[in-house]
Amino acid sequence: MKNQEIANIFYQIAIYLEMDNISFKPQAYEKAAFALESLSEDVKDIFQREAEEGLKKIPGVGENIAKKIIEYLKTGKIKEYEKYYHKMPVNIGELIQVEGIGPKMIKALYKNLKITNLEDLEKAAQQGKLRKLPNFGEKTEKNILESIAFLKRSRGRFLLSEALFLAEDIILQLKKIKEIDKISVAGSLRRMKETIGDIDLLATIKNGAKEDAKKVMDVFVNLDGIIKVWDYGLTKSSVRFDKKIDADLRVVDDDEFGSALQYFTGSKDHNIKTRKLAMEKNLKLNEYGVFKGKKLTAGKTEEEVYQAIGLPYMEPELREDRGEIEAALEEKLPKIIGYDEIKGDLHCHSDWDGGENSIEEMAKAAQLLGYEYLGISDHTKFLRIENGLDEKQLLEQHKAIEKLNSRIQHTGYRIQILHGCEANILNDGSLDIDDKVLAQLDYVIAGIHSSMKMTREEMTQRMIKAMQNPYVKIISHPTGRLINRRDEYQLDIEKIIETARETSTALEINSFPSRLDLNDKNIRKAVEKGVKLVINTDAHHRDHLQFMRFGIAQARRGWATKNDIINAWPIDKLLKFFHKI
DNA sequence: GCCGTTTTCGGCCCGACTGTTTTCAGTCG
Repeated sequence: MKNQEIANIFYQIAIYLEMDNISFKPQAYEKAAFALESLSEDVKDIFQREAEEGLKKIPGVGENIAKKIIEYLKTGKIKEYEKYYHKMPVNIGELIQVEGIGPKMIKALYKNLKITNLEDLEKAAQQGKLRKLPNFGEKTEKNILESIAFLKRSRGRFLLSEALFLAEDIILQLKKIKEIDKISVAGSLRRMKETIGDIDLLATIKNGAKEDAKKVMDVFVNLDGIIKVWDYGLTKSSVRFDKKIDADLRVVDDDEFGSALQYFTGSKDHNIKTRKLAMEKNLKLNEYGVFKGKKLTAGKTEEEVYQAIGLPYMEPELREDRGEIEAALEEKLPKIIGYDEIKGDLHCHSDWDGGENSIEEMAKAAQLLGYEYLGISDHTKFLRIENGLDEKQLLEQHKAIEKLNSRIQHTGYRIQILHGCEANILNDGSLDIDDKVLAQLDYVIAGIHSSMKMTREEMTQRMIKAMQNPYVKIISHPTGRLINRRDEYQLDIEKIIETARETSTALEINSFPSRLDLNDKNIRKAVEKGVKLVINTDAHHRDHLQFMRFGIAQARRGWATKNDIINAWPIDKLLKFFHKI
C-alpha cells in the first residue's frame, strides 16, 4: 500500500514550504497527507478504477495533488519533492520528531551548521553550538538534548498499529499459498503491547513437506517492501521491511504448533512461570510440547498445553507475569472484555470541528460496525485551530443531532446518536463552556489540550477540579502522553483515580494508535479501585473508528471486564450513568 | 493548493506558550 509513503512525502513538502513562509499551501499538503493515511483503500486501486477523478474525491486532494499522486504511482518519485530535497538534503522525518523543532529551526540548523540528521543535531547540541544561533539559546539547546534522549529511549520500538497492520498484510499474502495450513502472529504483537520490537509469525505446512516449506519461505522473503533478508531457511526466515521493521517467520510441525505458539508468544517471565509449574507436576514444557519423561503429552494447541500443566487457557494479553498464573490457579482470573463487546464509541469528532466526516457519515460507519450508539464530541471554543464550538454552536449541533436521530430511525438505521463535547480544561481547572449549555448535552468529556508543563501538584488539582464539575462524565486521554514522542504530564495518577471513583467520572482509554492513554498499567490500577472506564477512538475520520481494537487490547491487558467499561453497556445503563449527578 | 448553502476567485491560519528577546520568532494543539 503506497498511501503512507505518499503521505510522508506530502508532509515533508509541507515542511519545506513552511520554511519559505509560503502561506496556505503547507496546510493543503498536510490535509491531503492526513486524508491519504486515513484512507482504508489503496490509492493505487482507486487510480486503477477511477483514474484522476477518483483521486480527486479524496478530501483535500485536488487537481495538483492528484497529479503528484499519479506521478508517484507511475515513477516512484515526486519531482517537486526531489527539487526541495536537492536544495536541502535533510532527514526531515527524523528531525521533526524532536519536540520543539519545526520547519524554521530545521532550516536554520542546516544553513548555519549543515545539520541534516538527528546524530548531527545531538553532536552540535552537546558541543554548545546551537545556543549561538539567532533565536536559539541555552534553554532551547537543553530542551533539544532532552527530547533527543527521549527519542533514543523509544527508538526501535514501533507503534502497535504499525506492526499489526503490516503483520496482517503479510498474513493475508501468505494465506494465499495453498500449502500453508495455520498461521498466527506471536510475540509482543500477539500480546498487543503498546509498542512492538519486531514481528513474529508462526506457520504450519499442510503435509509437512520440505519443498512446500521452501515455497512458503520463497514467497515470504520476496514480499513487497522488503529491503533486506537477514536469514533464509526452511524453518526460519527473517527480513527487514522498509520502515525498518523486522519480521521473522517460523515454520513448525503441526503437532507442536500450540506449544511453539505458547513459547513464542511469551512473555519470557510468563513462560518461566509456566515451565516451573510444569516441573512441579513432573512435566517438561518447551517449544516442542509438554513431555512426561520422553513422551509427548500435549502440543498441538495452546489450550491443551495449558490444560496439561493445570491451567485454563490464557488470553495472550494477560501473559505478562503480572499475577495471571496465580490468579488462574485460584480460579480468580477475570473474564476480560472481548473485542466484540463494545456497543458504541463516545469520543468522535465530526466536520463541525474540522473532522473529515459529517455526523451522519460517522453514524453510518458506526452502524456498520454493529454499534448501538455513537457519541459525537467535538472540540470546544478554546481550541480555535480545531474549530472548537462555542455555546451557540453546541446548541445548534444539539438540534441537528435530534433531527438526525429522528430521521435516521425512519430510514432503517437503528443507531442512536448521543451528543457530547470534548471541552477544554483550562489552567485553573474550569471548562471553556458554560455549565448551562453543558447541562443540555447527553454527556461531557473534558480534556487537557494546553499548558502541559505544569507542576505535578498544579496539574493534579487542575484535573481534579474538572472532574468535580457535575456535568463532566469522561476525562479524555488522562495522562497526555504520545507514544515515542511525548511523556505523560506530571500527574498524581493515584489521586486522579481516587477522584474519578468519588465523582463517578469515567477515565478514557483512548484508542488512537499514538495515544493508548490510559495505558495498561494505569487501567489495571483503575480497575482495582472500581473506577469505570470508557474505550474511545478519538476519531477525526470515519475510518478511525477501526482503532477501537487497540484500546480494547489495552483494556484486556489491564484486566478490565465488560462491567468496567461503560461503552460495553447497553444504552439504558449508559444513560443512567451519565445522568447520575 | 483546496474548496464552494458566500461556487471558479477569494478566503483559508487562531491563540497560548516558551524562550528569545525588549517587541518578537517559532512551535504546538
